[in-house]
Amino acid sequence: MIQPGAFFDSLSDSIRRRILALIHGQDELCVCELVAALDLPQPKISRHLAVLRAAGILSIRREGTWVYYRLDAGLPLWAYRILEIASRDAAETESANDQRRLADTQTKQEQCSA
Amino acid sequence: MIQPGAFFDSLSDSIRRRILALIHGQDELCVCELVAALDLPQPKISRHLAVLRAAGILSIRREGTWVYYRLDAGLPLWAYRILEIASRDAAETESANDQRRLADTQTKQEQCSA
DNA sequence: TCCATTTATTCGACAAAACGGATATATTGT
DNA sequence: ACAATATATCCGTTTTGTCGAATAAATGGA
Repeated sequence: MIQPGAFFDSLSDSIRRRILALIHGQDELCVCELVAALDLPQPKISRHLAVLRAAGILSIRREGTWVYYRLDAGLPLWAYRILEIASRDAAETESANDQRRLADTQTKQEQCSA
Repeated sequence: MIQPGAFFDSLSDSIRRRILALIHGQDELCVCELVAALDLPQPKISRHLAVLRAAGILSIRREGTWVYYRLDAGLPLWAYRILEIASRDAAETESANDQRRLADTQTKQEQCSA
């Protein structure tokens, strides 16, 4: 299924690590929530999501106009463990702000009302 | 000490993952043993070792002409765990051959007699 | 059908990384 | 001092990756 090479390549980008940390803590998130949380251009986010999906780390669920991303159900345990560790570490650094912005977006229901 | 960015960047290269898998299973290895095990040009190996050292993952011990590389003693637990998982996975794929060539080198004492 | 919203993809420019090959450094022994 | 071995670094090239900006595609509602 998932190749170690593609997996670690995916983790080499900080934006992708921030995305994974958010999704790991939230089960599933749509693109617009990620855009709001990371405060980055939407095409940029979509491109990184495509990388993560091609690597077999994320899978999608469509619901109308929205696309929800979650960790792929077939993710092997070793990969899941690494994501867990990486996310825990990330929580103490850059992506703490992401978490806060995500919470703001989800309560205030600005932008996309997912 | 070690930055998550530099850590994951290091893991994005397959040669570096092969190096780390070997060192993880052997405590310490000199450059010539790695060259024999991976069957790659020595400058190439040295360059990748320099990357891993700059990232704070590996440290060295000099003994005469030889330079022995090992996991840095100050490696945080989360990083060590990831290396452990990555090495275990690697053992089932490409680097199984590396392990075999390393064993050959160490018994037959060809090339460098480390 | 037309429009608004959400998401995905394409394009060319630019930067970072890896490469082969040659060479430099360092240490040891003669 | 010289030679031999082990390791590191430099140089120019090529590949790979990321980017902004524009645009395409898909969906739902008026």
